[in-house]
Amino acid sequence: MVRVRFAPSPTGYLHIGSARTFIFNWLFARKQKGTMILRIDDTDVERNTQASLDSIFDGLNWLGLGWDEFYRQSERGELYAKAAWAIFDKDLAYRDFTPMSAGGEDKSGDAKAAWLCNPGMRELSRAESDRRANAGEPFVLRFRVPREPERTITFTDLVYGEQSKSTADIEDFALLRSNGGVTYHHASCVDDADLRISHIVRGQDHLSNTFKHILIFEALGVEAPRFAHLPLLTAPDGAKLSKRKHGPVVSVTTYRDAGFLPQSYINFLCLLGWNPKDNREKMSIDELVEAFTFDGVNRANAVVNFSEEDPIDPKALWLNSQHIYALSVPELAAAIAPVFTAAGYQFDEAKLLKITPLIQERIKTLNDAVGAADFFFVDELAPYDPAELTPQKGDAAMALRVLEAGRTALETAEFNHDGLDSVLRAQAAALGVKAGQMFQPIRVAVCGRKVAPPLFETLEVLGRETCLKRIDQAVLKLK
RNA sequence: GGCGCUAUCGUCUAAGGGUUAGGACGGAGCCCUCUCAAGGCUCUAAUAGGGGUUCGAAUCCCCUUAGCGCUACCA
Repeated sequence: MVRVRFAPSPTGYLHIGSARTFIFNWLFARKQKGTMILRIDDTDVERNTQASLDSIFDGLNWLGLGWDEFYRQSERGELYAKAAWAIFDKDLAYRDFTPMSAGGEDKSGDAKAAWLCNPGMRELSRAESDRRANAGEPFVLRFRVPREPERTITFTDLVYGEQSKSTADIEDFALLRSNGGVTYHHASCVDDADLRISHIVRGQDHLSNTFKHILIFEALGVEAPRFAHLPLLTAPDGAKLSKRKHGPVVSVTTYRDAGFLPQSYINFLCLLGWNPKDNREKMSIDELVEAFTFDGVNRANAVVNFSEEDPIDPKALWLNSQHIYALSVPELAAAIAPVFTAAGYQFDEAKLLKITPLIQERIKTLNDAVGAADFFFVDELAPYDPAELTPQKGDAAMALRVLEAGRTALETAEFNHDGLDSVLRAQAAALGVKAGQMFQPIRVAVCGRKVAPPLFETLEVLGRETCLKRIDQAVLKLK
């Protein structure tokens, strides 16, 4: 039975790299008909914030994938302490009474022995250790990494393949802190064991930590889960993404607020470091579940291609437009309705359903809908330059003739595609102008700009009355 | 510094001994066309460097370089 977990620590907003880790876990769980667990790793009481927890749920809820089980480490404290002392009782851990300030600084570098463990502490007799602890001396509980003889720890990562590291290169890491708190490594492993996690799918930043984790699982007397590490997401300069340095691009909610469809953002994140091997790009959630394997995961870090001018990766934008195009009209209408409402426009569903297909292939984000369709909603068009009314290779006089003839024609025309098409083309012929020269002044008159959806459908949705009124206003502008 | 991981177009990636090194985004151009899109076609651009192994390396091995990660009583 496959059981995977996503274990964020609430010390910041939901990072897009974390979101991707969640997604890969979820995809694997669904593909394997397994269980997806959300576990909040909040063992660092100093750095946890409620705002951060809220932001994680915010982001996860927007993605909309969900999870099957939920846990919080802060509620499972006894478990970790119990497990830690069990390890101590097996003599696989020892008390380190070194004061917190000492040792830490120049451990890096020269003296390797000093880096592996604090002098004297590893060898402390049990009796001496107990005596000092009973005397109230603070200590951290350290794992006794087996070193005489040294051992090579190995495992097969589902993404990175065979991995090995000598215990001579693993320092005696902490399990319990001097304040009684538990460390990440320990809590994480105890929980993974307790929750019977079958596969740990996480960022590659934990690849080297895995050797420590395997040691802990061993000490716990359980079989270690399988591991799959994911390449990291970086900024264009190769640096890891950070809010302070790169701003809102690192937060999932930024994409939600920019008008992304969650399924397209999920699709985009999946393509960063994974691919289905068959050149598919735009994929639905179901297709992703069906296609997902760890074999398709790449090993090199992936760059999120944003810049200061454009905080959105162009490929994400393109994918979003593809997903928007894949939506049915009612689906898209439902998605853009809140955008229009937020812009302060009044409308009914019937009207929205008529407008939606006109802008569907013209918007890359949901937010683009306002700019693409605003003229359908306003009573009065925003002021525009009358020069815009002048058609290609024509002049203001031609614009005037076209508008007046067009107005007359529209008074009696049938307001549907075919009716408008034939009537306006006939007018163009009668005036001796090209169809485009006929359409453009009318388009500008009714839309207030040159770039707009196809003319006949636009006129139809606007209705005869509005069209005639706006043409009259355009004629006035020209005179 | 030590240990580990990685290295194909600007970006995301395919090709896991034999290909004109493929696709996508972006950019450029053409077609289509009532504008804008969408769509179609074409072009642009890559195997970090050096050694091996082999009849033959993007692919396997070694070295160099570069980047990233870990090296906390953070996660």
